[in-house]
Amino acid sequence: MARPREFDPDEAMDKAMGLFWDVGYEEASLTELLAAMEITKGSFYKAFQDKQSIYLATLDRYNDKVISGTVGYLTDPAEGSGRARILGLFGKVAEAVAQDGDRLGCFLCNALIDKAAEGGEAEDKLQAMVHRLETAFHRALKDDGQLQESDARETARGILSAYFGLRVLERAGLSREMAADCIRQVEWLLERGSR
Amino acid sequence: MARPREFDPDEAMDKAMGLFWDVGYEEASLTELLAAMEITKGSFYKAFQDKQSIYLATLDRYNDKVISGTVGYLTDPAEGSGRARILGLFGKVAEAVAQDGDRLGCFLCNALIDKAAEGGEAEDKLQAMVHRLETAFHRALKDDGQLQESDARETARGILSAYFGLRVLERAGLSREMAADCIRQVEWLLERGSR
DNA sequence: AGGGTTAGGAACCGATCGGTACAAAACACA
DNA sequence: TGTGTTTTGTACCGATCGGTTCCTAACCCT
Repeated sequence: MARPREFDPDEAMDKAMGLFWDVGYEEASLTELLAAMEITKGSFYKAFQDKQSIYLATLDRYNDKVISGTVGYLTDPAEGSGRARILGLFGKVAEAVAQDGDRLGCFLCNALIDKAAEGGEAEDKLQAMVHRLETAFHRALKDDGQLQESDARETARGILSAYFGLRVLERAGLSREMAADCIRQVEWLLERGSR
Repeated sequence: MARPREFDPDEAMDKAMGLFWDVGYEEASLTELLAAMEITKGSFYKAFQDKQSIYLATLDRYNDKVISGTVGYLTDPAEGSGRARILGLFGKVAEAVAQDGDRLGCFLCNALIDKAAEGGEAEDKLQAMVHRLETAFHRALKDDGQLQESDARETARGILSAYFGLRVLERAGLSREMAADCIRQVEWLLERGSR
């Protein structure tokens, strides 16, 4: 019994996420945000609280969609061995770089650097996502059953840092050769259990 | 035959660099910048052109001071073997994290993520710094003489991405255990030549 | 001591920031 | 076809953005 929305809030959130992902929190002005979301101010402030809130919401959304997807892939036995899954993940990143010249990087990684995170709710959300990724790598390694608990933990963390490192270099526009070299080093780390 | 400056431009630049390093380009408002530099607007615009210019200048300064220092350390035979120097560098990072709870990260790494870089002069400067680091790692590895040219190149790149990854995690406030684990993985990469 | 020259500081600028108020428009229901 | 309810667009808000102007203060040199 009222006028219906003319836009899909989920779609709008995705577009907002895309902008924050690309340029960060501060650099995304409200005007740009509205342009990206293809709605006007009235609709924005009726549907969402404010800029800060929708930023936090996009972090949650990234966690729910992207991170969950990655974690799911890393921990899915149907995708092959733990090592194969980890390399598969890195391969996907390299592919995006090579084919589309993708330079977005990883929203989580970008947001960690973005000062907007510090101290508030955002920081907790980011920490949680980092932890989810770490344990996903850990589980993938454990699934292969060749590493001690402590070695698996260590390796998972090394892989995690290599992952973020690659994502940083992606932002810098690394060549596909460089991506391939980085990944070959990850392979080397993964060979640890099978020596 | 005129009134002398009351501040040291180099010191002021260092303070500006510190702020950009901490919060990035966009997040650092001119007001904050002036407060950090401890000068007023008049002096600022007399001594430097504008905000963009001083940002670029701080990138140069970081290159001249910090990156050069790091490259110097990595390539100095007096600091031990190539491997020892690389581990020494990572050790310094871990130490800063453990002792001071340092969460600044690496200015280069932060700036790579910062969208302020894209497309302009800044991007070239950043690419150049990344390349300097990569070749410094490469030279350190070659100094030990146990790796083929191509293996040294690959390993250098893997180390570089691990380095940036650690710096990202540093921004996230990683524990000293996690830092230690990451570094142990770097050790593992370095053992490649000596197997 | 006085004149020339530059630094310092504050007032001011238009533009843009994130956010609010409110009236017109569009629908559901009667 | 009204009527009530919600969305939408726009005008507007004070605050702050980066940057300029210009007057005064401070110094060097004669």
